[in-house]
Amino acid sequence: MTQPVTTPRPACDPATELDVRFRAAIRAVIGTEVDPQIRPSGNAKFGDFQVNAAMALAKERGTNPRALAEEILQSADLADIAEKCEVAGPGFVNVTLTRACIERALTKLSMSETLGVPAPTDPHAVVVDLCGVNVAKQMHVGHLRATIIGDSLARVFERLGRKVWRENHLGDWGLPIAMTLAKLLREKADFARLTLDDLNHAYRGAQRETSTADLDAAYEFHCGPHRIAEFEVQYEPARIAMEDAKKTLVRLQSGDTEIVRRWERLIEVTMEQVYEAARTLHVKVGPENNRGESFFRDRLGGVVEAFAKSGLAKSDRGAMVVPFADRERPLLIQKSDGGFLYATTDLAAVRFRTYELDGSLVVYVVDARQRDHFRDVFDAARTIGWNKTSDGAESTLVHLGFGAVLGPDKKPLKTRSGENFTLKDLLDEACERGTAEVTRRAADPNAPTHGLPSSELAKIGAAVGIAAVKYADLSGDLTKDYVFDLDRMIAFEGDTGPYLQYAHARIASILAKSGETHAAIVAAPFALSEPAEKALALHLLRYAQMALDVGRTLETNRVGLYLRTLAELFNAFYQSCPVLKADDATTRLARLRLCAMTRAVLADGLSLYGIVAPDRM
RNA sequence: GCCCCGGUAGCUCAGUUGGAUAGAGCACCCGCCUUCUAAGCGGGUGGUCGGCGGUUCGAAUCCGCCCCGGGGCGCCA
Repeated sequence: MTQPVTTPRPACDPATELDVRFRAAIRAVIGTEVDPQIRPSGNAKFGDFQVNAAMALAKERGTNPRALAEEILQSADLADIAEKCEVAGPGFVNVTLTRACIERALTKLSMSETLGVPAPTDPHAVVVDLCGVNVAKQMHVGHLRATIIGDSLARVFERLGRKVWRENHLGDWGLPIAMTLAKLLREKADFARLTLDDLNHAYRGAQRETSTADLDAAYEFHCGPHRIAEFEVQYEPARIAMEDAKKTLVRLQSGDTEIVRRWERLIEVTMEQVYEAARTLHVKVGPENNRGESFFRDRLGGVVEAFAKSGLAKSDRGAMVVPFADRERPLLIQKSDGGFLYATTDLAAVRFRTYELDGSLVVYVVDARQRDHFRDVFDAARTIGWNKTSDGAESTLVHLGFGAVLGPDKKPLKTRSGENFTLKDLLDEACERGTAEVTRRAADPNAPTHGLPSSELAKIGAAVGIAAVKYADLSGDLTKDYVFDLDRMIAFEGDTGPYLQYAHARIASILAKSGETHAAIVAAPFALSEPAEKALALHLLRYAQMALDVGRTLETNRVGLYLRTLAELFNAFYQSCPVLKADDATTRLARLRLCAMTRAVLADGLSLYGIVAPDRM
């Protein structure tokens, strides 16, 4: 867990400067270097920033916190940046920055290509395991989370300047796929014209046909021989189907070209829905991200061998297991029949991701129910030393276990008809409702969208609908179960994706109507005369820190929280500060520049969620 | 039985990692469009932060014990 790198700090953020100065002041007073705990003030009446370190330090040293705060403040050199500093309450130091200081920082921010995000100190890659579909299965709403959370994190790390690998660990290998394949072959299916529904149907059919649940139960409960014989006759077709499936699996594993070709076709058909969903969702997942279970098939024997050789695995009841000192149940890496398990594949994947992809951070975006499994896999990987990059740097393995998606009744989501809600159903509905709403509003002759062709309205509608879905999902606590309510998700008022898009569209509209060139706007000096302008500016300056925080904590909801606050502050500014009809030309240009800066940050923040920001809506 | 994750306004959720008077949205009530998009803004009603105890200047946040809900526990993935 120890990251040797010092956390970079955003140069544009005044908090960085305050941190430097108060760190020095504290060192001057107590002789040691500690975190001064600079925080944005919770309440504007206390100033812009607060320094919280004095109280904790006073406790340690058994001195008076207010007196210590006073001492720190006296030795802090703030003349050029603060207009007011004072000790308040039990020992807070409140700092109000000068207008010039904030304007300088803002100017710096507007010239930064990365919106103030510092270059990464860790040269290694970040690997994000996302999506996780299974061949022959429909994408359901759970895949929405695994896909958009993973994509959003990938985008955040790209913004932080890291090399990112999006890994789609498809379930494309093993008996279930062989069963489906065998059934399709028995039914002489036309592989050239297969649809996902055909695959899904075959998959379910194969599951039913090979099910021997009653027979298994009869053995388990030691039913009489007569009863068992009865079941055996009844289940003869299931036995035959299973035998067929196993033969198909052997042919697949041994590389039978005919079978492999058909298997590839199954994957192709399955993945087309993934790519389509990815396009709709503005998620960067394509064929280049496919690295499924089959990719690791030749490495599984090596995994077991490595663990056996190092003495970390032992034989137990005919199977190979990795025992742990602190828990009863071991990790099973090879079945008694010699077959491998998903833990084996996951271990091979860990090794690949740290050593070959050079990931110093590997994030698994997989639902929370697999928490125990990943704990075991990661611990096993650590004990054998596979949590290392190619140059020996330590790699952090994280399972980001997200909560289940529930219906309004708090049970797994269903449609009205009781069928499982597929991802496609959800996205279609979102785009449809978004388009209906945009079209309805465009009917108003005063609407900026009035008169646009319906294709354009549909484009905006889809952006709005998808924004609603993504924002609702990403802006909450990822680890919690979450109640899916389309009516609330596609709402256009309040704390929603469209609320953010709306703020962006308002800014775009102002900039377009100003008649000024981008060059003229960027050349104008900032002038923060109103409180609403200052509040907006201070929040813009925090963007980089927010991005760094998301990289550190993997909490995508911080992006949403930041953007909602930004939009609120912009709306407050919009309400109280006329831009195009400002009192004078200088103020007009200064406000236009503030608008341009806000727009850039808002659009960049939305891009961290993969949300499109239309200029009109 | 063991382990993990939750419990905050009527509903859905935030809460910047221990900070100042616990905040939004929906719903409900009042106000703001001859002025840059009212998908907006301002105000109001609404709280035993599951319960009890502890740690300290300070707890929704940390520690302990309970209550309630969800999930996971060897040859499926």
